[in-house]
Amino acid sequence: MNSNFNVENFYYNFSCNCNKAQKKTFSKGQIITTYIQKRNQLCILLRGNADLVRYDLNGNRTIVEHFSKNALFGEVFYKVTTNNELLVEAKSKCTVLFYIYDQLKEPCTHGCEFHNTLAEHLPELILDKITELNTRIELLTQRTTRDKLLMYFSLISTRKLSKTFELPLSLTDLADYLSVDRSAMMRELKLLKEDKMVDKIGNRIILLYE
Amino acid sequence: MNSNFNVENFYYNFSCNCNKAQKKTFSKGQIITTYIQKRNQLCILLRGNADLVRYDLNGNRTIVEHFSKNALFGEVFYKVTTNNELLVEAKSKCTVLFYIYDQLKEPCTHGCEFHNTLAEHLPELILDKITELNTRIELLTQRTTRDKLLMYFSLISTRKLSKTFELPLSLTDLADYLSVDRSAMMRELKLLKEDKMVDKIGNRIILLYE
DNA sequence: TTTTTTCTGTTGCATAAGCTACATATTATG
DNA sequence: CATAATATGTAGCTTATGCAACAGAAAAAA
Repeated sequence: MNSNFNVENFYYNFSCNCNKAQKKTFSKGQIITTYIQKRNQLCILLRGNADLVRYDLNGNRTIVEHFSKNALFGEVFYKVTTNNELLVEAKSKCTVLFYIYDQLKEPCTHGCEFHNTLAEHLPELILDKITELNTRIELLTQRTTRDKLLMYFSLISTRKLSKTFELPLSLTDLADYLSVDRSAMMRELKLLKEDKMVDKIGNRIILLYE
Repeated sequence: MNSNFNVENFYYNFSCNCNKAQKKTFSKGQIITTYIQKRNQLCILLRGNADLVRYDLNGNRTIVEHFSKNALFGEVFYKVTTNNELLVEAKSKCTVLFYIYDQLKEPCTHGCEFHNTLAEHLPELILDKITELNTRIELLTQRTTRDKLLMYFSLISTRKLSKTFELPLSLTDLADYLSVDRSAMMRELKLLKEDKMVDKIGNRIILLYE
């Protein structure tokens, strides 16, 4: 996170008297929201993991983004310009806070701290989002599956400050996230092991280079 | 553009008394800025065309973004997380306005209209940027060169409200933008012509389907 | 203008990556 | 617990795409 403000610190203090926020819980597999209607929805993932998934006309599934605790998402961040179906799917039990952007960005007339703090720090949070998107673009412009894997591992490694880490996604989902065929990705993963670039024990990745 | 506010309307009225903005002119081929230093630079392209280009360690060139008149760019939108070199190159004669984000976001104490209007509409403009980035991600997650080309054409067509349009990029640059090999893209373009999906006369594209 | 540089268009070849299929392991669920 | 469902791991075959090389067209520079 680049922003000074961290949503996490406010989660436990959450109190909103203004009825402009809605809190809901979802169980695994449920659809949290769709990016079809034009309602400028802004959501905060208070608990759990979720994916923004796109299904295109050929039946391909792409994980556009992967959200974990405190992630911001919603259709306000993604004015849809194509015909594809965009869904946010709960990967585990999720608690989600829903706002309407236009209501959120104005200071709260009921003076709820959470709402006001969020409104104040919105530009920073949105800039953080941009950084994530740019990183994702950098990942997707890698030309080979090998380069995509190595860059993805490198990003997670940097974030976790360790050359050893658990994958936050299943391998099936990782393939959809990197936009490559799963079996081809598995093959490349095996080659990376043979070349002593990475090791892999179950869902645990160990970077061996440098 | 999704935002109500349009930078263009303010270009001709531009007056900034506060010395917080700097206006510079660049000739074709010059480097407008680099995304290395951490200075939260925000730039507005008042005139001309420019590309945000990345050179990776294998020598591959990627056009990360293509900017035309009124585009917003700068390192504030792209906190660099990798080691790659990022440059903004002028593709034609360019006039650029430079701000420092932290100075821009505060209302101007000298009361210059341009600055204040920009500060006020910054969140919208940043959200527009996010939409662009998401569209780019959608483009890059297309699995085949053919699908990338068709989606790119479809986007330009929608923007221009016409099935016939000039490519805003050279074919060489388009390949770098779609992150594919140029000759492979040319081959696919020929196949699209043979399949009567698109026609192409010089730099002019004509969509034939639907 | 002429000369140089860059862009376009095309081909043959090599290989990375997609697709299908299946067996085993792991994880949900009644 | 048993059974179903999903995820992992692997292989063979096919195809799309990358790479190298070159010729002609177009654009830029001298």
